Amino acid sequence: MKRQGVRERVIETASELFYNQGYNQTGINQIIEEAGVAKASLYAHFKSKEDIAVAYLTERHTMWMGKLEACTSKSENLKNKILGCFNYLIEWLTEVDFRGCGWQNIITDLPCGHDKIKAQALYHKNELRLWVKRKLKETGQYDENNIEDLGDQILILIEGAIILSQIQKNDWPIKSATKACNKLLE
Amino acid sequence: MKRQGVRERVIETASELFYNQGYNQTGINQIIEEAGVAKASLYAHFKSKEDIAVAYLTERHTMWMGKLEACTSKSENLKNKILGCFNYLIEWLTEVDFRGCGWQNIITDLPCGHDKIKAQALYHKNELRLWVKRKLKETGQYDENNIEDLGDQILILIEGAIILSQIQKNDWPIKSATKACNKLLE
DNA sequence: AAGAAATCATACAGACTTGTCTGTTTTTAA
DNA sequence: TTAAAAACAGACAAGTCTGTATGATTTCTT
Repeated sequence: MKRQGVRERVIETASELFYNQGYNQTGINQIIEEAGVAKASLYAHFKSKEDIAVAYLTERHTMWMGKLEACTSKSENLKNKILGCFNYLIEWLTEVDFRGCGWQNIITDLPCGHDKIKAQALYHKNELRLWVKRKLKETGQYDENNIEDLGDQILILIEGAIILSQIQKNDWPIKSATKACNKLLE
Repeated sequence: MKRQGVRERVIETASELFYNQGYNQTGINQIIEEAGVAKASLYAHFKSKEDIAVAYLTERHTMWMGKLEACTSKSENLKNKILGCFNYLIEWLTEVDFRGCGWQNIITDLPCGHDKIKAQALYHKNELRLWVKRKLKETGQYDENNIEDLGDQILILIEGAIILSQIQKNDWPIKSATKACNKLLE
């Protein structure tokens, strides 16, 4: 079995480190050491640390959205699918010990510049926003205007639940958000 | 007129820098330069950079809660006082160019340790949580159980509005949160 | 099997970081 | 006015960081 390529090993290692100890707290030297890659090889594939972060966020986006879809598609009831995304939050965030959202975390204490990273965070949240609204539409229970408003409000509940559970190191904010969402959907 | 003391100058300068460019991005050397203070003097008053951050967050908490109280006390209607806290968010966050919440920002990409900083963030959010519930109680319109649930849900809307407006660099999430809060209060 | 491409280890540049220490100057208090 | 306390400037330690350069070694392709 062929060993993974440099690019794959770097992204995999960097993902783990960026998410678990933070972008600023993770140095290139730690990445190359744990990935078992020479520094020159790393810089042959990525032109900067920011580029590695962009690759990390891009890959994470695909995985994250995939898991969300998988987790919510279990429910038969359409309305429950939307509420199901809070179940996903509980599953996910409990497992990672309430380490919070990779996109939120990386942009809040970022040096100036790093615009590509900020763009990735914006992209991810916009995709999630569209996902929520698409699900709302599929229920067929809400009209156009309502979907726009409701979707935005649910997105805010999601974001608030993530950051607050991170600060509190507890899942009660996610459960509260679920209740709030339930009320908004009535 | 007597010049401000070392401690005051350091906190004032550090507050500005920590909030506007981030904790990790602000070095001790920049603080002493802009505060016009000798390094030895700084370390006579603060035993570490973390200690400066704790002082910054403590002072910020007092100011922030004071402004919130001032901004919401304008409304005669009790229910509007609660909604008024979203007006405060718009005023505040627009002015700082959607730089987000100082407490959220400092904890999301923090090196290991720094427990005093994390404790400050938790303290601040818990105080805000209590503030919301106190206001709900003052309206006399909700019973005990409802106040607990409602208060937590409103806190989540607040947190979500802050972080999302930071990512979007726009005030629509705050306006959406206001609408959601209005619905929850019905 | 031979040449090309990729990857390796490692040294280095140049800048940054927090915190300590020395010794001088200013301010305060008796 | 004089003695003590505080603040000053700045060098220094010991480490961090990103990114580049060099030359040896391995892997791939033809």
